[in-house]
Amino acid sequence: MSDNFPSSYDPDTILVSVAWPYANGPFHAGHVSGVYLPADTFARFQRTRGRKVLMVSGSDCHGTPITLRAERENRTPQEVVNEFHTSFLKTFNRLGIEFDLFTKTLTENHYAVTQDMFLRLLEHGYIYREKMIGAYSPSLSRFLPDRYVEGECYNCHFGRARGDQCDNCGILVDPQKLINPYSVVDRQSIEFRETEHFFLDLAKLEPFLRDWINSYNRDYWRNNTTQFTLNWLNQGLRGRAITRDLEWGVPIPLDDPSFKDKRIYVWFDAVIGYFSASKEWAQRQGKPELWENWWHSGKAGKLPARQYYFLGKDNIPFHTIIWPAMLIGYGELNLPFDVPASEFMNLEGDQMSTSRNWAIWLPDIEERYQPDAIRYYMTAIAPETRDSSWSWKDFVAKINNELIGTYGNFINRVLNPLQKNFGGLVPTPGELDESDHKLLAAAQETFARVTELLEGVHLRDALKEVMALASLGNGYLEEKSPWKVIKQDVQRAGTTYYVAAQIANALKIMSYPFLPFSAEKLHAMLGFAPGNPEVSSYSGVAEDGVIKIPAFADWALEPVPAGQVLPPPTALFIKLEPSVADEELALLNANKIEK
RNA sequence: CGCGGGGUGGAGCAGUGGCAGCUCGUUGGGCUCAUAACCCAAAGGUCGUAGGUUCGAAUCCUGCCCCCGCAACCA
Repeated sequence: MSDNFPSSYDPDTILVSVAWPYANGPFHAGHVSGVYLPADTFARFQRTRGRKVLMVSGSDCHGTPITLRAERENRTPQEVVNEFHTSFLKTFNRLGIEFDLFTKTLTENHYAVTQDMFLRLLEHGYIYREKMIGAYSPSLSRFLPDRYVEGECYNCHFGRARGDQCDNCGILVDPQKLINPYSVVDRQSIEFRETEHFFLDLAKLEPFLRDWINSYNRDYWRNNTTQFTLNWLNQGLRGRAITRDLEWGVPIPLDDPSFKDKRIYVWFDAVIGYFSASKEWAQRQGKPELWENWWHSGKAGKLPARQYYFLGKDNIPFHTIIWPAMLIGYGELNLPFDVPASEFMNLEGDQMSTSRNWAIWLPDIEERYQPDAIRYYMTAIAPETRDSSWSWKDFVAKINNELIGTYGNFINRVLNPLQKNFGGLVPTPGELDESDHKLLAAAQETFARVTELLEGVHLRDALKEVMALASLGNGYLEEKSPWKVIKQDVQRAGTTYYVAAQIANALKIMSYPFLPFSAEKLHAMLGFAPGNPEVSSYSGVAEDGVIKIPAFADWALEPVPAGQVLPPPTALFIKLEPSVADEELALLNANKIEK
């Protein structure tokens, strides 16, 4: 089987970059299902394959929403950031989402790397200065983003038109034309003042971007990612402001008094996070130059690493246009290999909404349900190619019918009889018949397909394949009926269970990226030793920074040998009461805020 | 006429020119090793809508309607 990627990339070195969550609220199901979980699943698969994987992300700590929330709650921005950073780590820890480093944009290292990027782009002529008009609040003594400005619409005279769009007549608002504009923060009037900013010269970088995009076939990109990117390019690129009038953010590294009260704009420093986090990870490893393995563009005869960026669809242009442009402008850096962007997840058919409190919040569910149950459902309905919808009824059905009924049940149907009737030993098989061979061949074929699907980041489809094999296993047991056969022919029944045990082991290996907790448990129940934990990875999850990734198996269908001693099995998953769906739905509706 | 994605049985989805498929749910039957799980079978869709191209359209073309995202200070 061939791996599906251009041969100009190093197949063994992989950077898993995960979009930086804005630290102004906890995760909801859409964040995890669309971004963090797929990244972890993909990284686990690649690590098990023996690839050199570096998976990094961190809390995005800057931006106006954070400062405003802090002011509203009479706290410092750092306190707000710390609260949600801790919340993120807890969710990752609970769901088994394992980064090599999950840091913050508030580190000294990140500031230094961001400023270096700024200076280098300036030096290379890709950053320019320009004057613009901004909304200024005299009462707050600061400039405000358009979304914090409201006023009377000059088109329909609706009283509360927002600074970007009028909700009444729908026109795109020019905030300067609003009648009696005021700040939504304190309802005081605002005025418009001139201010000077730095801009990233995307127009100048556009030809290089085009060369990069056209340099090889991108059929393996998701359709939406490609469409977005080409569309942006075809419309032509314009400069984009990378500084703003704020005190909360990375300072501008210039000795210029007029930029003393300005900071790097949040989007610019956020995308740099992938780069700065890689450097921080390397420093923590005690090998500060190690980041180059994932970021060099192919110097010294080495191929560049494959860089994957996991994010939501709203974020695509930042990662296929702006970030590559910055990397090109900086020079000698590796560019994204793939940008598997997810669509959005709805809830019970309606769009999730923070302001209406219509969302599945991870802190609410991560303790109530098994992590693998949450992981299973989130992958099964992952918004990979289109928007999807979380439904509690569907959640209960998928856990009970698919995860338990099909997968967990197959494992029990194999391990319980082995314990009861074969003394807890894997039986020595007799001669295999046609259906035995057929099932073993099916496992091989499934393994090949799952490998290819995972390599292409088609996680939902890969999981489906795994479940289909469990279903085949159930059909096989039905056909063989070893519980009947054993009364006449113990050897023949033993052969059936031997074959079924091989399937159970195949399911264990293939389910590991998706269901790491139960895979690890199944590994032990099939009589294997735990294996050496991998301790080379760093994560902010534990205080000392070290996380242990179970390295129980290679990505290969290894046999369960005859005679292997099996410990008494226990259930992998907890079945859910059907009433759970109604209770959760009632809870959601009770906490919903009507607008 | 700003740009892009989507509209397929009750639910979630696959299917880009050749008898409309999958998973779940529903109904009937079977099995009883297994967390009342599992196996087999059936019912259920005029593929958003109106028109066009074609021997043949879910698939290609045109118009319209609806949902979602983006629209360069809102990731």
